[in-house]
Amino acid sequence: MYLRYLEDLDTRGQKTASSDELAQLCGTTPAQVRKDLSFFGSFGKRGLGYPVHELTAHLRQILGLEREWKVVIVGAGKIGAALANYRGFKQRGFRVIGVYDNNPEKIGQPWGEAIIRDIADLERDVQQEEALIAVLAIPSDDAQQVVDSVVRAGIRAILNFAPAQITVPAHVSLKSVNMAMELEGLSFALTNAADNKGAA
Amino acid sequence: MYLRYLEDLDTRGQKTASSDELAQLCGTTPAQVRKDLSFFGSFGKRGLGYPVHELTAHLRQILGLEREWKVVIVGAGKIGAALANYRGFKQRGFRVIGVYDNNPEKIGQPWGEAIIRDIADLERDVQQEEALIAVLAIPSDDAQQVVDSVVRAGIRAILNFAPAQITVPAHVSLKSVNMAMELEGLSFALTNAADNKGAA
DNA sequence: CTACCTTTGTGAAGTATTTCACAAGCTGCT
DNA sequence: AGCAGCTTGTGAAATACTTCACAAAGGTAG
Repeated sequence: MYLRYLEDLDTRGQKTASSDELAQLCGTTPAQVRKDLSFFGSFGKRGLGYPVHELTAHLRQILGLEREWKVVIVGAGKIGAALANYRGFKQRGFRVIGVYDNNPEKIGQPWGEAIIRDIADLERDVQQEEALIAVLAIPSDDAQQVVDSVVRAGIRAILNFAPAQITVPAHVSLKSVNMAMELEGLSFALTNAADNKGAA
Repeated sequence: MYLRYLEDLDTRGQKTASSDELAQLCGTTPAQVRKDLSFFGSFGKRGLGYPVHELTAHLRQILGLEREWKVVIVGAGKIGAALANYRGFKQRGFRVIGVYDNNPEKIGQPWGEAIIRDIADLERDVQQEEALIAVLAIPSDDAQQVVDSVVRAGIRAILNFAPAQITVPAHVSLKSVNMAMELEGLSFALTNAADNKGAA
């Protein structure tokens, strides 16, 4: 989150940013900002604040964004399409090396810059290309099966959009985004609107 | 999360579930499950566990899923399409009353069950229909402007897919999903893979 | 009815996170 | 150089969250 705002400030030419300023942008407190950043090192200058450009570079390095990550997208439905088209990925060093589906009608179709490939080739391609990240945008029923397959092939991180709970070995990182659950969270907030409002 | 698994168990006909069982399903600890649930009341029976069907109903009520929520989707791009087509919403009481876009070529086109409407009508429709939830699937540049508009019209919760930070008044709940940020989190996990693995 | 097994609900203890508060450090001005 | 005004980095305090551990129930078998 800090990185996002720092990049903004950087493109706007701002040279330094205080913890106070970052806190306001990110909706947190100055003390939190300082603690967070100090965990990784001592980047700021007392009296001045944090050097925007340098800190941006530092955070990129910390997040591992200096290198390129090969990504496979599994599922050529609407979500898969949204992801494959999303320019933000390329900008940040996530290169989509393939989009896969099991629908014979879709396989071979050009799609954005890529061609939809047969999911049967997924495991082989991941292994050959040494892709480390997989994005799952497929129906729940197939999710675990695909996970097992790509994990076998050497995938080390999975971003899952299927509304299913999947399990991975300990050496694989998993992040799930469940849209229904997000909406239910809002429903809860609205229903119990007496207390806490406007989260981030 | 508990609700999701309890529904599973319920459809499978399981009558009761222990905190131990729920913990294993959800990837947490029995003590955590008990503490979480006891926050809302005392639902279990000692020696037996939790009555699956009843607890499901309780959680639905707690989350505010007994009623129907009217939802507007703003942005008829790929993400908007994915969301508008997603059956999970209807099943859970989120009724999409309209899909809006500002592209003249899209306006009027039928789309799934709805017709894409002019974003110029958004504010009026929200007010008239008393929709309380808005889902934003639009480019970042327009995000804050649309937010202000729907908030004026009476929206009380926003699910934001635009990779932009937006601000809302205190009485509006906001949840943002940023795909690039999710991937960056995985990049961090992979880069610092020495320590923590396989999150949920 | 009693003995025994199971599992909840919950104070207490243990961790983790957030906030406070202030010395130390940088800049610029006189 | 010395002072004044900011802002960081960080121990200490405060707060929040998680885990432990056990009494209190509910169930079952004999």
